[in-house]
Amino acid sequence: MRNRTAIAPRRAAASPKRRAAEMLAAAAKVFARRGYHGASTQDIADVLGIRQASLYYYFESKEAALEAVCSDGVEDYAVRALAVLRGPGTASDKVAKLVFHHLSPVVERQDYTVVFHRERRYLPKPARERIRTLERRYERIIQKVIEQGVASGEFRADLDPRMATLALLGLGNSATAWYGREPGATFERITSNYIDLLVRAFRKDDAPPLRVTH
Amino acid sequence: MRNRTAIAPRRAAASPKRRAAEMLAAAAKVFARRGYHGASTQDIADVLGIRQASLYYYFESKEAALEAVCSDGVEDYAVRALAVLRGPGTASDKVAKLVFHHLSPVVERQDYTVVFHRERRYLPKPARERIRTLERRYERIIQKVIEQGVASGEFRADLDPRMATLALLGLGNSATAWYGREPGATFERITSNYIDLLVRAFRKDDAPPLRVTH
DNA sequence: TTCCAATTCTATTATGCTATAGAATCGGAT
DNA sequence: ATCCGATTCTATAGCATAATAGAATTGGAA
Repeated sequence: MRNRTAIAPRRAAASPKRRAAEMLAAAAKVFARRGYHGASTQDIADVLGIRQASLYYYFESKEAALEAVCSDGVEDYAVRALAVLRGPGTASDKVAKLVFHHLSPVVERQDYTVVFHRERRYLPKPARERIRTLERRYERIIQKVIEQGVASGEFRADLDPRMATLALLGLGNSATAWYGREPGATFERITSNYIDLLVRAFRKDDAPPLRVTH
Repeated sequence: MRNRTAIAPRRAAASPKRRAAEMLAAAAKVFARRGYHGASTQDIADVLGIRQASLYYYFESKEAALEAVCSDGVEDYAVRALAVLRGPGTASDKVAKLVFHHLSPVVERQDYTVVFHRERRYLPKPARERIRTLERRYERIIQKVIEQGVASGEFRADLDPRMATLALLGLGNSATAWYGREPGATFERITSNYIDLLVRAFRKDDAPPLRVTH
């Protein structure tokens, strides 16, 4: 087909993707700071140093940009959680890993995760449901880890797996909210404390002393 | 002062306050559903069945309405927490009471608490700081309960009081977010599970079995 | 150089929103 | 019956915003 002129004569073939990612990062940043409705497309353009209308070359609409940011904010979670579920280790180890992987993105990808948490609800139904599907998958994997811990006798028999899942997520998400604002709250301190807290709460009363690797 | 004509010749002297409360409730409802920036004053007026401009008889601005809702959303927390701190009971009992009182408002006053949590950050600095003061007071009381538990030997000596406080708040706030959306999550189930979880995580390893009154 | 597609720009439309000004209404007290 | 203050209304100013149309520009390939 005559060279590849019709296929990809674009820029350096890497630039376009990087540029699109910059757009997304700018949108994430602005949405995180001002909220979806409080953010104007002008604000996003300002971050990039381009004109407001130029954004529409990359996004069909402001709403589409929000969905893109939110998708980026969740998509990797389920993948990594699944690796933990299927990987080696005790249930406590797995909980530790889950917490670690839940909090990790907060450091470099705070904008995306914050936007996902706070703003996804403003998406129109179809988009919201697409996001919700990814979310549910993630939750189910976490719950399975906990259920396995209960089944194996490592966790208390009376532990409510659904509540435990929500607790794990809730703790993680609250950390997302104040990470960077709470002085002295380093990633390590938060992570180790939350792991410790959850594992203590989940394990049997007569379990041997804690020794969780992470 | 001639009777009290100049002081309060208003309606039935109870109606005006009730009406103002209705305004606030309407604002809270709309802000909770659509977010501060996503909500229009028209939306609020629609809930009340009045004209958009009529709202300005009660609020100086949309922003003032937000501050009023947020204040209403926090103000009682510190008061009740202080009563718990000063009241009787073990540290575990007090944690249980704190969780209970933190979650209680979610049932009837969900709109206010949700708005407080999600939208307070859009307040202008002075107002945000007014709210933040109430908030800090509340946090400090909780932390004090935990510190007393550690000091008395009831809680682990290596429990990080600040992290424990944030965990308690984080758990509570996450419940706020999904209460009403998570099927089967009744107030009782959430409360008892969270209390159980936190107390297990806080207590000494060799402590006697749980028996928390609430 | 010339061309072409990718990218950004200018200009504009149409809409929605907060807030103000001042008129109308309502019900209780005189 | 009249008055008065509290409440709600009509009308509108003034601004910000999302999105579209089409022109200009850019840099690499032919």
